[in-house]
Amino acid sequence: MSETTVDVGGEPFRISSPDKVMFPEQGWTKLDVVEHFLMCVDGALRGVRDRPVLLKRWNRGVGHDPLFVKRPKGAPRLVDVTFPSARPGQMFVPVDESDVIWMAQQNCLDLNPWNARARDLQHPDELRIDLDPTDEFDFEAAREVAHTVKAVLDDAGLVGWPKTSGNRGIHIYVRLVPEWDFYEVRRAGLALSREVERRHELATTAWWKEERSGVFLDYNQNAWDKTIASAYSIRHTGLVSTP
DNA sequence: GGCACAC
DNA sequence: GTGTGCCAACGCATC
DNA sequence: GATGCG
Ligand SMILES: [Mn+2]
Ligand SMILES: [Mn+2]
Repeated sequence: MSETTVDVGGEPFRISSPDKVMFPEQGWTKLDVVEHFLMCVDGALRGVRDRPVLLKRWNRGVGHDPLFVKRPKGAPRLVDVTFPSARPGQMFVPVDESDVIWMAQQNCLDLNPWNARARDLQHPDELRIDLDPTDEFDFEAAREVAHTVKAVLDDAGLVGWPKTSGNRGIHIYVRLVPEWDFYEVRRAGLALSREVERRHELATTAWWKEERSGVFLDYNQNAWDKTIASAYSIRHTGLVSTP
């Protein structure tokens, strides 16, 4: 079949190449991906709603490099944004269920939203703590460091909301009043990360892989025009980012 | 994948 | 209606 | 500007 239609909130939605194999190892197709997002569309939308998204299009499946698209001409919803480079552009900003399915139609597996919303694109409403185990470490190491993150957040009177990344790591999000700019939020992430580094043997903020061993606290993901895979994203492993 | 533009 | 060519990322660290 | 990293 070169084309089919799925029901999204009572409306038909066209899906091209539904039989295209996206995950050769598991045999999962594009239609399987669409059905995943239909199944958890409320949660997936919660993660991307009103946020500019970087489209990461796995057009040839997970065995090949994805195509990154920041300015998708012809998206159902486009919002004017300014990039750090000062180049203007229009990014896709999902607002409803069909917008999530549109990303699946574009061969997106992991959804990559900004940490700021359209109503105030200069002030993030999420501080994101990205825990990346180095090659010799696994999820269990990330889980241990996450406990230290919780201790530091508790001391600061902040609340962290954790999820698996879908790879080997963990993401912890802190809701913010959109009152600080990207630089300030990133510096807060750095300060928090340094404190975690002091308290936990495995935690590191070293940028160079050679100088890293344990769990990398990737605070730079809080920069302007940087993104992290949101909840219910499917990663190239086939695992799903799960709150 | 989608669009503009032949043909 | 079908075929073809073309387009679609970038921030931060470091040297 | 180029390379490493995400
Ligand atoms: Mn990560
Ligand atoms: Mn990372």
